[in-house]
Amino acid sequence: MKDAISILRQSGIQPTPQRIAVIEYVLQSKAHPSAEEVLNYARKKCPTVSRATVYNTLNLLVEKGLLRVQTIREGATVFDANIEKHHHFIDKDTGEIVDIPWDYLEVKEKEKFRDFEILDYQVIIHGRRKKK
Amino acid sequence: MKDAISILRQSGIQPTPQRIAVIEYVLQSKAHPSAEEVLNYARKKCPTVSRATVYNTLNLLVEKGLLRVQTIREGATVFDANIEKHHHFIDKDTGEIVDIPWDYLEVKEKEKFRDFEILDYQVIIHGRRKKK
DNA sequence: TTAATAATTATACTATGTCTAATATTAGAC
DNA sequence: GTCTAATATTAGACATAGTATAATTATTAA
Repeated sequence: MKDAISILRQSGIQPTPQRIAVIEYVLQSKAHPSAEEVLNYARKKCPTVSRATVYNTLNLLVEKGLLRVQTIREGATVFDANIEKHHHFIDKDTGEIVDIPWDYLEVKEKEKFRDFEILDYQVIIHGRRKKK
Repeated sequence: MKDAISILRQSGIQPTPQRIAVIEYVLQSKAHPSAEEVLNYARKKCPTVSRATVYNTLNLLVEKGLLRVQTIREGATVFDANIEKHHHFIDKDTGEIVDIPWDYLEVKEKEKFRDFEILDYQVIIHGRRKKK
């Protein structure tokens, strides 16, 4: 991964220790963390960081297009560092959220959506990991 | 719609004025209401009903299979009286959630999901209503 | 150095949702 | 009908997610 500081600079965000702690965790995570989880992690690198700053930073990263919000988990919205189009699999047992590559599925429109303009879509799959 | 009392009885739920007020609203609603919205409505019919009872009743109805939970809205989970398989369209401007009939879309699996057992899936579409 | 701007912080606040212990209601036995 | 046990309802406490605010601190640029 490119270093946090240049990523922030490139997006016009002033780098600070707090923001670096947040971004270092969240941009390399495949775990779809909640704000609370990001806060916990960020405090390891930057023990004084406040909850407000974590929320501010996450919202800023979403605004700048570096993160996407996914409202697919119960209890809290999660943040997705995968900006590419993709689908999601949610493990019924653990709640784990896994990215599904875009070309694993094909969605075909069999009936015209007359009244709706489609901007974006994804398939949400609920299931469980197979026992091996 | 069948009357609330017999629906409750059929599912082995003891009918009470509070539960009837909840179910009368929620089972005929196409609006995907949140618990708070159900509470507001139920209080019109049954002004003394408590928040706890509304939550208890909604959770009971989900448990009995009369409602489904959808975690697709920001801020609050919503309840869906449509038990049939279907997809969802979410209006970017208003947040409105609209049911999409199952056969409007076809999802084709182009790549095998080796490690995952699929129990359930749906397509979530974000977009907006077309201006007429 | 200083003034202006931007970032961080603690804290208050709102909203969603669960839990608990007390009270009220009901169904069924007598 | 009355009693009792089981069930339902209630208010309020509590937990968690998230936003808003106002004060403090750090940075920038003159």
